[in-house]
Amino acid sequence: MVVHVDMDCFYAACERLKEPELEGEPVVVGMGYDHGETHGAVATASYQAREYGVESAMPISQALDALPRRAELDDGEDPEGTGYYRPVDMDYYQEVGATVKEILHDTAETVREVSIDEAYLDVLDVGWAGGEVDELGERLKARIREEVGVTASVGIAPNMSAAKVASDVDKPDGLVVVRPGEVAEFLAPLDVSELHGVGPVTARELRERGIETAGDVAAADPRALAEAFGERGRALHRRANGRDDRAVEPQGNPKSVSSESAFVEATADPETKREKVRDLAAEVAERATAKGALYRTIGIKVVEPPFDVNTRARSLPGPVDDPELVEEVALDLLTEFETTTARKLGVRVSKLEFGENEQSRLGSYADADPGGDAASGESGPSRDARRRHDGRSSRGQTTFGDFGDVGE
DNA sequence: TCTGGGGTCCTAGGACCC
DNA sequence: TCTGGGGTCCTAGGACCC
Repeated sequence: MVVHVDMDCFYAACERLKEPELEGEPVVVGMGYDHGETHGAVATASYQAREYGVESAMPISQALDALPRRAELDDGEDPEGTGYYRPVDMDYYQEVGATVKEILHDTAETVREVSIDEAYLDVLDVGWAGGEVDELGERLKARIREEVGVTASVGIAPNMSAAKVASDVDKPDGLVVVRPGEVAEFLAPLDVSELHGVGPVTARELRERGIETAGDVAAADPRALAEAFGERGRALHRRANGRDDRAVEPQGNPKSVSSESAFVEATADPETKREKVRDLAAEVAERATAKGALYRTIGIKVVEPPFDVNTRARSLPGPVDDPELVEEVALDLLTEFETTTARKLGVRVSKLEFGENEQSRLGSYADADPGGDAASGESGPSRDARRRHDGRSSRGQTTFGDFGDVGE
């Protein structure tokens, strides 16, 4: 039995905890937004705000057209058709989210936290018969409401993808139970876009093939879906038929750490771009260190107006925790985009390694315990990696030149 | 007509190895 | 110099999710 818990308009709900007078009012939480500005995008809009056409990911400027700021009203003016705008306050949402997560861990032995406001629970000791399942759902929702003061929508089903869809069909404050054997039937009438993993592109391509509902997906030829969509097509067909054998597993270590930031106005100025990349590199390195991660690949992202995304990355011979190197490599990768107009830049580290293993730098191999990882070659740079790196003339080479002498 | 940021997974081509 | 096959790792891009 899988329980999917999805908090309702979570950021807006948190703002209402902070400011109870926002209860029942249109609330828009903006990312990259600051008080009184027009820059940024909508992270969450309360249902009252959605009634005016404000949607997630919409530019704040556009949201303001549909729903002007309440604060800009003159005294005595009718507040109807205006709303409250707030910048994202992640630290506070994390706190609130943590108290919700405590309740979830109290409810099930296995919890997969997908994001700050969403999780899957694997429940073993509750039966499908009678009202036992519904009681579980109601009790969970009541605890979140009473102990935290926000509402959640809950979907309960025999597998993850069905539970995910179930939590979504009766938002907000919903509870939908789909019993074993009823999954395909439950999904059949839903639009393909309601399936997890079907975005705008896949939905359009499915419709072009005459596949409009989950039932159409279930009835489609799996070979044709595999042909058109690869592995995703196969999974889609299985899940539409109620088959999904993925286990609910706790979230493991992250695969990458990144930071990106948009310019208020796109720029081609090299020094402006370098300055931004230096800041991003420092932030990413700091966050990776805070997570206890070593990284082996450093990359950048350059977004050209309107939305052309370029990425470049370079792998190192061994995992490091070295903020200066992140900056150095990121700036080096940026040189290719010296004259490019960018509206957004990003820095990322990936190929992360965790654990107590020492950072691989000069001496760490030679000094390592022969019985440890270094001797097994597990964490050491491969011969390939060394050769690739040695063949380069980047400034990074000086940092890693020592690897050529290790273990040879 | 100009919108954020943090992620995951998959695919495809190339270099290289045995 | 041409020819076969299996496999890994790397980079870049795309789709998707919250």
